[in-house]
Amino acid sequence: MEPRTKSSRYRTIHADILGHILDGSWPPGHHIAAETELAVTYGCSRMTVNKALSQLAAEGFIERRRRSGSVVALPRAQSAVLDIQDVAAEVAALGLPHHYSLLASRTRPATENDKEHFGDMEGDLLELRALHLAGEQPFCLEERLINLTAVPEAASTSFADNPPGAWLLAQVPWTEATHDIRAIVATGSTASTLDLAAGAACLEVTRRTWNRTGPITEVRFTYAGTSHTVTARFTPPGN
Amino acid sequence: MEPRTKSSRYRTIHADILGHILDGSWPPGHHIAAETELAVTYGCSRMTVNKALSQLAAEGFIERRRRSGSVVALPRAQSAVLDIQDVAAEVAALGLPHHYSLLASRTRPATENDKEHFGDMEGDLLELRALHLAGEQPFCLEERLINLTAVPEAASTSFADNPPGAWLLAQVPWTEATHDIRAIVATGSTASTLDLAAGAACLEVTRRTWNRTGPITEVRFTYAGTSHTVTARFTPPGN
DNA sequence: TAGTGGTCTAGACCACAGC
DNA sequence: CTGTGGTCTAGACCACTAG
Repeated sequence: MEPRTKSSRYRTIHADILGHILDGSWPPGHHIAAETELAVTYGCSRMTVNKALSQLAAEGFIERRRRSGSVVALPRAQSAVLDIQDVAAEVAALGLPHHYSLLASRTRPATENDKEHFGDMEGDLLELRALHLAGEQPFCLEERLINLTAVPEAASTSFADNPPGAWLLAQVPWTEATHDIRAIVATGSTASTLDLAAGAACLEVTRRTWNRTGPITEVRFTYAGTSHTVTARFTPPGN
Repeated sequence: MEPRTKSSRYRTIHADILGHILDGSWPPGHHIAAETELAVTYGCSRMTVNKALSQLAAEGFIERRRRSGSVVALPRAQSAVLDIQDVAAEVAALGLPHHYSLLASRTRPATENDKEHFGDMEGDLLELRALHLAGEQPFCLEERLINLTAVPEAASTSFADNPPGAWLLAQVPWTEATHDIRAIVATGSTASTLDLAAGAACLEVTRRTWNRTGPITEVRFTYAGTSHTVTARFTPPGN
């Protein structure tokens, strides 16, 4: 059981102070010694102490102010990193074969409704509707809009055999994204496509991504039934 | 419209390189000049360049290797920060008054089932069931387990008037957390408590938090109906 | 005004990994 | 072996702000 954490002075100082914060012996508001003082305590230069404290500040564990010094921060907000996997990877994690089927594809101009939730834009959108299967069962319905102004290559690409998600990611890096997760009641074509009774509960995940130039894509995943779970985790920084 | 970003040499270098990555002129795999070279280019010391590149590496935009140098990383995984707000804050954001009502409270030993999903532990659990209302309408059912070994003060605290969430956060800092989000079908007492018809779709968020000493609390929020949305965002680091 | 963090320097030695 | 990043030093000046 070798400690995989690399040894270095600033990591030692970082872990030492973080330990005091996390075990409660330094409660929120606790005043931390000045950099110069810690440099003497740890027998190192001020820059080394600064690196450790700057990292703690970036991670939200302490707050630093000139003149008044560093104090332990209030408990951070409940936050966690949400990992949105590729649908194919999600199916693979279940140990089932993944199948993909394009249901519909068309080009149309952006409507006012699109612009409202997706951002201001000009030009046409590519609208896709596709089904992901896990084994023989419908797993997830994918409804996607692609901004053809931002990704003109999409107009001449066939998504009949490959899902657009991975292709898009490689094509256009995004700089901003939002996700909305909610429960919905499946009705009409959504229910029938997913092989569900009308009125069944489903999990819906909507992701919108932007570039510096504007919207790239909006995709809505509707997971069949109540078995699918989105997970998010928080783990402390590796010291 | 003053730029709020502070000026410094390492921030300039960071923003400069990040700009090339995000606008696509430096695609994944692109080789970045060595620190010593960049130091000459920007007319600064190597340490300053190192700070900029280390930050880019920590943010996942580049990968750094000894001898072979720094290259632009493959597009990062689809990840975003999930902000789980306090229920009271969520209700307040709707512009409605928040009411809280404790429905049940009891102490019981941990079962095998608890240990399976919550982590190994000894001793008793405090089991709470409470309802949050937005205005006059049921908003969210909170079902919580508190590890009394980790938080013995909870045994002598009344949660009749105040939700346990904020109290716990102030009481015991957590170091690890997981969240599971899924759609469920409300049945039985859950449906009746939330004033829903049996079979209605709901969003269920389960959060489990741990200390260094073991489990702290597990809480399941069941949001009434399909109107509630959990959101997650990704925004690039402020340069 | 003085104490603190923010940044920068011009070196240095080491660890690691291609060659 | 050698080029690269990882870390560290012993200073320095500046910006900000609490007293």
